[in-house]
Amino acid sequence: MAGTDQLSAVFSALADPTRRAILDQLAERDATVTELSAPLPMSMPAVSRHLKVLEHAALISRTRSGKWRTSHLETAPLRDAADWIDRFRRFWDSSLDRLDAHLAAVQAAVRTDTKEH
Amino acid sequence: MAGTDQLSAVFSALADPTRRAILDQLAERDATVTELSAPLPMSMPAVSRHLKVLEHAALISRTRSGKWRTSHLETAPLRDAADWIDRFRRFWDSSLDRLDAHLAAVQAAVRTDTKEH
DNA sequence: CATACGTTTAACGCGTTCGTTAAGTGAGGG
DNA sequence: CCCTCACTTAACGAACGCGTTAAACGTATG
Repeated sequence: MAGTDQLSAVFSALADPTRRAILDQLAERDATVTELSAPLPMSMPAVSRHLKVLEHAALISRTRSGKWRTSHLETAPLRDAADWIDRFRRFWDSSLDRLDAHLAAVQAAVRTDTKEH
Repeated sequence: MAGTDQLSAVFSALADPTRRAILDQLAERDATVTELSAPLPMSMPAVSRHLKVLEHAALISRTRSGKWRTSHLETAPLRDAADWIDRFRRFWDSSLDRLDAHLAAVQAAVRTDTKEH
């Protein structure tokens, strides 16, 4: 577990449909474990472990408020994953000529935007 | 193994650094198993199995030419993965106002481009 | 303070993954 | 023909992933 890089952890986390469903749900609003468990066809401990995996991949953060633990979507790892895949975009982006430079500029802009904190 | 959906297979395949390295190499040119094995710190059977995983995820296709088997990058699954992640793009695209419409247009353009086949 | 609630941790089982080495296949070359 | 080259398959072992149920934990609430 020690030698696993961040990107691998992210893709590995995304490989499970249950975890993708959880991220979809968190995209709408923050939620407690019970709320996240409700639509899922498995026990709460199972969901709890999925959340642990997502947290380890930094795809979510969690805060305890009283007796509830609310999960919050963190998008930085998703951006990393998208960035990795984007290196192949030229293969299916046939209109590359007019878009490539622009996408690069976009990425750069976003990068500088998100990094000021 | 039977119930695994396509997107899960793709993310699962991408979760391994070795397989990502193979895809990187294939992005430059098609290659034989020996060529792909050369830079990798493992035996050829191990690489062969990684290729099998990538083929199963439809990330590569393979053809046998005489005694060589050349692997070729297939980008459709990468596009699917990128599309899935893109649903979260609005969360980190902070400069959304000036870029969102543009990216949407870009995506639409790409979509129509790639779909004419 | 005892009890319930929300959640996590522990223990277990099972199937899969990832590496190894050794043996098998199949197309060319001497 | 036989041997070699390129690659795959088989067999094995250690580690991991994903689910279960049962027990523990921590924070309200009666």
